[in-house]
Amino acid sequence: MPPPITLGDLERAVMDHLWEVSDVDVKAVWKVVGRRRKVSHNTIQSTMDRLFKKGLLDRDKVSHAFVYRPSLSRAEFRARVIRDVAESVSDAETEILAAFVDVAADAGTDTLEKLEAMIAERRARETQETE
Amino acid sequence: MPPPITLGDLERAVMDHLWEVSDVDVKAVWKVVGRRRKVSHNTIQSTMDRLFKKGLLDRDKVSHAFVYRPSLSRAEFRARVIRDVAESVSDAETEILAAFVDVAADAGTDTLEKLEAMIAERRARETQETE
DNA sequence: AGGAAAACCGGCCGGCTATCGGTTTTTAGC
DNA sequence: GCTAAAAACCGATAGCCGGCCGGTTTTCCT
Repeated sequence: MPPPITLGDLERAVMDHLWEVSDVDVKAVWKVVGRRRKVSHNTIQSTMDRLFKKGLLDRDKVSHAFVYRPSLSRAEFRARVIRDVAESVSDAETEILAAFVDVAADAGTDTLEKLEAMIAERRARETQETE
Repeated sequence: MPPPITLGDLERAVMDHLWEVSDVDVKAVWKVVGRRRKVSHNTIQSTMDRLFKKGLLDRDKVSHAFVYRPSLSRAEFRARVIRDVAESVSDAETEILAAFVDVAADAGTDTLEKLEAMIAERRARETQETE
């Protein structure tokens, strides 16, 4: 349903920074990302606002300024992006899983084994938690 | 490296149609997709040209007109799109695989089991073929 | 050769990101 | 309370796509 999330270059850089430091205001982000990329304080501000409107950043007003933090962890974000695009490309679960298997298999047999091992590990953990 | 493949609405509709019928020219696609969506012959033409330039369609000139066909099967396309976006979001194989596991796990334990089963099946087949 | 059919070219619109300058709002300090 | 600074907010422009199409050129068949 929702259009797949996409990020522009600057948006991506800002998210990367936020995942590093979290809980910062525009000025603090600008000092690092803005200066590195030579863009104005305002550019960072509107980028972060867009990110906020996309639901990727949360924020609270602390006196003057908003303090921002990612609404999703890096791992959650990755999963979300992949899930969105997977659903945009098929609404059949089996097909999506098949695509995952294809991608892993294309990367090599070892990769497929690795995926299998990661699933086994995850399932073991889940079983344990449920008991 | 290459930007993730993305398709607009019409592009998607055209690809879907091509995967159904394959080996058709613009006019034939227009008769189905164009009329359904009430767009001109030219719109279908430029859309298919864009798809060709994106490498998603192949074509051969048969007398007057180009005859188009998908360069990738649906399944290959799905895998490619997912791989592209996965790589855009992480360059670490482990993280990508972890994201796959997360997506499957979020969809339910049964889904994770299904994925596991599909991998087992694939590995069985591969082993067999290699022998 | 001439006409029809198709490809190709260029252009417009709307949506999105990047970029910023200017204006309004907010707040802290006097 | 009033004011100055800081930050948010409000357009506005530019560039890139995809969707959309009219007009021009190329191609091929008779």
